[in-house]
Amino acid sequence: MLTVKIIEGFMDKLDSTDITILRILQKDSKRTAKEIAANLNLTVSPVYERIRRLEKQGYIRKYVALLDKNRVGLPVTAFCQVAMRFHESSFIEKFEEQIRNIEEVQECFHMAGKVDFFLKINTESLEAYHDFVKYKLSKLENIGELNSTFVLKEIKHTSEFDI
Amino acid sequence: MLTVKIIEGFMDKLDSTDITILRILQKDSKRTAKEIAANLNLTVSPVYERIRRLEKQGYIRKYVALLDKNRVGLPVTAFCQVAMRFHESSFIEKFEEQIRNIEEVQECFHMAGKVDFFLKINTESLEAYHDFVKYKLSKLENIGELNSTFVLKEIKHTSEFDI
DNA sequence: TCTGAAACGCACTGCCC
DNA sequence: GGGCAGTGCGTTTCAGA
Repeated sequence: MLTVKIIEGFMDKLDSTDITILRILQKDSKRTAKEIAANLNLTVSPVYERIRRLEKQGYIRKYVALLDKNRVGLPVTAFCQVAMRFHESSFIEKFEEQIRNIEEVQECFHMAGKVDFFLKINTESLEAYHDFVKYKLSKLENIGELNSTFVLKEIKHTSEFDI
Repeated sequence: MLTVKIIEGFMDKLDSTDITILRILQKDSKRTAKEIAANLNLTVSPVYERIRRLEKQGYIRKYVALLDKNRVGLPVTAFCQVAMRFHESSFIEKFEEQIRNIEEVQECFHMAGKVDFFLKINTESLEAYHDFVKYKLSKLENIGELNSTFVLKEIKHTSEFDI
C-alpha cells in the first residue's frame, strides 16, 4: 500500500494577504507587523506568522540596508561585456568562481548570445575602473573580448519585484 | 561682511566604526544594535546613535526585504539595449519618465556610447517578455534600435557595496 | 563620544475561537 | 485560519562623565 505524505510547507501558494505583506516589506522592511496588520484589517498574530512562513518558504531571501553609492564613494558604474575564448564547462566554472570573489563586481550574468557574460561594476573613479580591468579582470584566463560602457545616469534602480 | 555658516551634518566623514556598522547592516539589517555593539566592544547607545546619523546623512537609503525572483514567479531576466532615434533632451526626458513607470523594468541606465539605454527586465516567461516588448516598450516614441539578450544564469548579484 | 539606566513598544509565544 | 493576552527583548531617550 502506498502512503502519501503531505510535506509541510509544500502547498505554499500565495494568497492576496501574503502578496500585500511582500509588497510592503520589499518597499520598507522596517514597517512593523502592527502597521501591516492595520493595513489588512487583521491583528498582529496572523501577520507575524505569515511573515515567518514567507521567510521559511524562501519568498523572502534576506533583509538588507541599501546604501547610497555616491555617499559611500563608489559613483562610477560600468557594464562590462565579456566573451570567452573557450567554452568548456571547466573554463566557465572557474571564471564564474573567480568573478564571485571580486568585490567590485556587483552583478554578473551568464548570457545567451554572442557575449558570454554581463558584469556590472562599481568603482570610486574611472581610474579605479582602469585598475580593475588591468589588474583583476584581464588577469583571468580565457577572456576573449572585453567591452566596457559607462553609466551616465541611473534612471531607475529598484530591488522590488512587480508582484 | 561674510558669514560662514557651518551646516550641521556637513562634516560627515565615516570613521571605522561607521564603516563596520554599514558593512553589517548591508548584509543583514535585522542584526540588533546590541549584537553590533558587541562586535565593536561598545554599548548600545553609541551604535544606535550612529545608525540614526547614517540614515539622516543619507548613507543608508532604505531598509528592504529582498525577495526570491523565482519564488515570486519572475524567473526570466533580460537585458535590453535601446538606441534612440533623436537625442533632444525633451525626447530623452519623456522616455526616462515613461520607463520609470513600467513595472517590469528593474533597472534602467543612460549609457555612454552607441547604445543609449540599458534596461534590465524581469518577467514570468519568455512570452511575457514578448508582450512587454510588443505592448509596452515598442509603443514608446522615438525608439531607434532595440536589442534583447537573456540571462542564462545569475552568477553574482549583490546589493552590497565594497566599502 | 561613550556608559549606564530607565521607559516604551514591538516581537514572539501560547491559548482560545 | 484569526483574535487576545502575556513576557522578554530591542529600541529609544536621557543624565552624567
